[in-house]
Amino acid sequence: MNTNKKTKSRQKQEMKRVEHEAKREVTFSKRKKELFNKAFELCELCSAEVALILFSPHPKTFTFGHPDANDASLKETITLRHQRAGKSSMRSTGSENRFWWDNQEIENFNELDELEQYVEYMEKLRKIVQARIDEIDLSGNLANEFINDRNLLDQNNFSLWGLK
Amino acid sequence: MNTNKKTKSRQKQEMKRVEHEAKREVTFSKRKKELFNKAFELCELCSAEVALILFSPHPKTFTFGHPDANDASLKETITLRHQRAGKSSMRSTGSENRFWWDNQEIENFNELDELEQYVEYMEKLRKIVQARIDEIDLSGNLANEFINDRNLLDQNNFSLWGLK
DNA sequence: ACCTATTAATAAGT
DNA sequence: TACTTATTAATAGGT
Repeated sequence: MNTNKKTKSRQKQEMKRVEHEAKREVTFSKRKKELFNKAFELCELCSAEVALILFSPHPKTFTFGHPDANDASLKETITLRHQRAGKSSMRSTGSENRFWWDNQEIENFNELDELEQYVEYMEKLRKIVQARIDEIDLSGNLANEFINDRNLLDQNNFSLWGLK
Repeated sequence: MNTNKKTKSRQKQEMKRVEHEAKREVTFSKRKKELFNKAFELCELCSAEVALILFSPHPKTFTFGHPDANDASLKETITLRHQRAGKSSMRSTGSENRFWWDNQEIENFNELDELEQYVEYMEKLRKIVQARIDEIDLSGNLANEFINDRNLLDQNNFSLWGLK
């Protein structure tokens, strides 16, 4: 008897590790794409900023995304990587290059450029947050918080706190 | 004429900033929840690891999530925060506390504990990646990569590269 | 916080 | 890897 159904279609899935390797990799690929897409949409709809760092054990992958916003120095680094490696991707949202998502996969972790880029970026983030902590510790009050935040942003040329 | 419809239901939405403030905050809240949920599912289904750092400018929020996995020191820190602040959330996946997601919102960025936790975590990540770069630089080859990775993991007591 | 009509995501098949 | 589709999942707007 022919059921007229072309595919078995989506099945409800138990929330546990997909043991079949090929299946798991397809799931990873599809869901990774949608996760980045969701993050992108959240940023666009709500003016939020998301940093998304993703590690997949098998096959080894390393992916990283962050809205570029108005950080000139970061933009420069990305452009450099783009020209050099020819693998990065720019994602434009209309007329501006406001967002950048890197979905590149690194085989065997010997893409030093990628790892160095990551280290550089994380160190940058860390310093900004640490500077913020020091500000609060030193001042002991939050009266001038907005002004301090603006100075911090100007110093770092980095819009992270949504105060730009 | 009565259409019998109880709600107007979901509308197709243009992918741009939601200007109405209350609406935008509802959207942010709903989508943030689902974004973390998607990240969680990706980790569960594919044994991946995701670090998700989210900044929302208005109202100012800072959220951060990472699968806890087997990192004892991180687990300890989280537990400490949990007891001290009484605001953090543990998310259990069945019988184990394998995952931790923090959806806490920080008003005015004066929650030093949170920021310090974040700095500490980022520094840890950064060091691991830097160590990996040094390994590759020094050895100049990848023949012993797996062994090197294992040593690196043991040294850092941290499962990031999915080799545990 | 809940409801539900509708859109969006996706597992399986090709 | 990319396309298709039946089905499940997410969600915008309302209550």
